[in-house]
Order: sequence, then C-alpha cells, then structure tokens
Amino acid sequence: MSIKTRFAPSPTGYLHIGSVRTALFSWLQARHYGGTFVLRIEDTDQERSTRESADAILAGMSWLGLNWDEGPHYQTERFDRYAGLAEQLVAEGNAYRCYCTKEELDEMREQQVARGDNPRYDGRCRERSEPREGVNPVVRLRTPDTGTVEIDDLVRGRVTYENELLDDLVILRPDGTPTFHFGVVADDADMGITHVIRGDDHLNNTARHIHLQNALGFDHPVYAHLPMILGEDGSRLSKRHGALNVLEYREQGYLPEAVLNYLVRLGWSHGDQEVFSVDEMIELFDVEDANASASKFNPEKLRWLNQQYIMTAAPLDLTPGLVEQMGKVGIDPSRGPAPQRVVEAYRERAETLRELAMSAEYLYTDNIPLDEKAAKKNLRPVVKEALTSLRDAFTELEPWTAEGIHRAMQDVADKHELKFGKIGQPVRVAVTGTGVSPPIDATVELVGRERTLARLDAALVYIEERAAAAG
RNA sequence: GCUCCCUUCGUCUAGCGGUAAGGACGCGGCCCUCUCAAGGCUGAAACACGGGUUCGAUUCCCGUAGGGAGCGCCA
Repeated sequence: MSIKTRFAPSPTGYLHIGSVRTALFSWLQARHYGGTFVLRIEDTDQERSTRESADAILAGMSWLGLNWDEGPHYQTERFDRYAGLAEQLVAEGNAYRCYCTKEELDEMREQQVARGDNPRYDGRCRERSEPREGVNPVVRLRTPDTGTVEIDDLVRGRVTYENELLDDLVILRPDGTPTFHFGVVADDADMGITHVIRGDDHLNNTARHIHLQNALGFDHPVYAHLPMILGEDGSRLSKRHGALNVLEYREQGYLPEAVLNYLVRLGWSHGDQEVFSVDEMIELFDVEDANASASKFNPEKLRWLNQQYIMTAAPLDLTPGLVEQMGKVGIDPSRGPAPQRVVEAYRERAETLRELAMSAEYLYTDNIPLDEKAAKKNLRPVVKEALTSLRDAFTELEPWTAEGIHRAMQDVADKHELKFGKIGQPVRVAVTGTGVSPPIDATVELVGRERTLARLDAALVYIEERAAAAG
C-alpha cells in the first residue's frame, strides 16, 4: 500500500526552522516510499490565523523545494464535515453537549488544583442532556473511564496511557468550529493519511486522537513523534536562537539545500556522512531511523554546510542568488566583472551569498577605501620602484589574464630582487584596499586594467605622502 | 502537582554485550602558501549517577538526578 504523509501547520506565524524539520521528515518519508505528501493549513483558530502566515508558509516550503502533491487544504473549508461528524458522535452516544460555562470550568479547575488533583473536566454534563438557558453548548467526546491506550510510535516505541487520567475533550466549540484535536483526526482520516509525522509536543495528545478515531470508527494511522529542536541554551527554540522565518535564511544568503542538509542531520544520520544531496536524503531516509532525543540548533554548523554547498555548486547556479544579494548590499553588478567570475574567485571564502557579495564590493566601484593598517604595513617606500615598474608592465600587458599578470609580477619581483610576496601583498592592498583577497593574479584580473592602474597610482601617491610626512 | 518522553565529547551524532568509544562542527598545533580561505595531517574533548542482569556493560532492566512536553472552548 502506498503511504501518505502530511504537514499541517497552523497559520499563526511564519514557518520557522523547527517546523521545517518536521515538514522535511514528513516529505522525505513520502518521497522515499514513493507516496503522497499533503499540505494542510490548520486554520480553525480564526482569531489567530492569518492569510499572511499561510502565504509565508507556502512561500517557505516552495523556496526549500518541499513540494506537495495535494492541497493546500484549509480546515475552514471543511466546517460542515466536522459538524456532521460531531452530530454522528452525539447521536451514537459517543459525545455529548456540555453546557458548562467558562466561569464554572475555571472554578472547577481552581478547586482541583487547590486539592492537589489533576486539573481535568469531571464529566458533569455527561448525563445532563437538557439545554441551559443562554448557554451555547460545546460538544465533548465521551472518553472511556477505564483501560489503557497504547501507541506504537515509530520513533518512541510503545507508549501507554491510562484512560482514567484523560478527560472528555471538547471537539466542537459553541460556534460549531472544531478544535484542533477533532480537525486533525477527521482530516487525517478523510485525506487517507497513513503516517502522522509531527513534533513530540503532540505525543500526549495522541491518546486522545486514538479515542476519537475509535469513536468515529476510523483506522489508526502510524505515528512518528519527532523530538524538538532546542536553542543553544537548551531552552525551547525561539527567535533569539535562530528560529527565524526560513525565508530570513534566504535573505541572509543561505542556500535551501544547505538548510535542508543541516536539518536532516538533526535527529537522523547515516553512518558518518555529513553532506547529503536531496536525492541522497530521499534514498536513505526512513523516519524509523530518527532519534528520540531532542537536539540543539547550532548555527555554526549550518554556516559550514552552507559554505560546502557554495564551494561545490556550479557558479552559474549561484549567480541569481548572488545578484540578489548584491542588490541588497548596494552593488551594481553591471559595473564590474560577471558575477559568476566572482563566485569562482570567492567560493571557498564565503559562508553565505551575502558575504560573497560584500567581499566583492571593490570590484564594482571606482573608489575604494584603503584599510589604514594594511596600507601602513604594506605600502612603504621600499616597494615604490617595484610598483612603478609593475604599473608600466601592466600598461602594456596583453592579454589581460591571470597568467600574464602573474608573469609580469614575477618578472618585476625578480628584477628588484624581491620575493613574490613582497610585491604581492602591496599590490593586493593597492588594488582591493585590504590585505585579504583571492590569489593576487586572479584578483588583479578581475579588477581590470583600468582600475588596477588607477589604484596603483593612488598607492604610489599614498607612499609619497607618507614619505613626505615622515620627513 | 500529575502523566508521558528524553540523557555518548561544548554541539550534531556512530555504536546496537567484548571497541584504543568512531566521524562532523567549533577550538588548538603543524603542513601547503603572495594574504585570506580551501585542503591535508594532528591535538584536547564524551558514555549523567546508583543499583541490578551477565563471565563481561556505553549497549538490557530498575531507580535517582537533570532536561523537555502535555494536563485549554491554542495548535
């Protein structure tokens, strides 16, 4: 039988990294087994759900390439179905209307807590079927009083709950909308979901869901409860830990493959392998191999992986993202070398596309700032003559290639009896303004002849002025 | 408070009764080298604790401790 999994976020905020891991595992399970992946938006809480959140979630999924075969389904479109199901349960005696007021319930809870009991609904409306004036009833599931429920979870193993500890949960609100529990159970059944893969914050809820399925006469899906992702300090992942909107990672210059690769290794592994293409993940993943223990989010490793992907990607595949980043940092890509050449030069030197863009700024502007420390250290009178003759050599160099540039520099160095580095570093500072860049021949080539000559001139002026000032 | 879940280097993890407890990120050192990276080599770094079971426990069982989740007309 073909499997069917789903990702069912509620649109009450953006799609953050923890939800993405859940979505990824669910998606991978479907893809690995050639099954179907369903996207469902759980928007029964009409107070907190927004259209913007739903759209942001879809956009995030799309950016990551987590494509869905069905949906997005919206629960708000299925209210009639839930109402019908609830009516059926009431008719069959598996659910009942509860006329308790909020005040009443609050009071009950307070007393229970005061007594040291578990706060739970005591079932006082189970036998009272007559309506109460002015109260719109909720519908509650009649939960068995005795016995146990067992969950055979794919990652947790067998988990057992005592029924007497569970109370009668609300399945329909006074306005007829379903609660989360009811919506999930009805939808998973109606949509034919075979594997429910979700965060382990739902493990405790699963006992209730099984009771609901029993009452409704539904089959039980297979469950797999994934451990949470925690922040670096071990507390629940939040914004300050990097639980950003996934689209924020795009903003910062991360590649979707890197984000997925990082997340797949949180709670899952395949021997010693660290880098997985999406195809490899699909081939190797099985949620049964997922770990049961929570893991902490480690931005350093994400950065490392992102760099791995930048280093190995085809330069042309990276240029759209790079051009986008250039726009964000104020670079006009038409004023310098083709972006893919920047990728070639900087791919091992940047952990994000944002960094890549920023480090290439000197290639797209006429005026570069000189780093004072680097200039002081490298632009000194001893190299003045060498730089002058290099300037001359560059003026006539044909063709303008890294090889030719290297040869010219070597010749000048030899003529002035300098080691290559003694001239390389001053040229680097002159041409980039800083002491750091790719190999100097490639750098000079990218800067171009015109700007190189102008910058060498500027460096010579700098040396003159310093000498004059020193007296 | 009650219920459920979790526990190997700082972090992600391998391990599935007998290992010098392996890899990766990060950190230190060395090599390469025109700088910075990348790369190569290398170092420090872990089985939470206590009982069992067993000839033998990181591995199986039970406690304890610590962490997490749930106990809503939120999802």
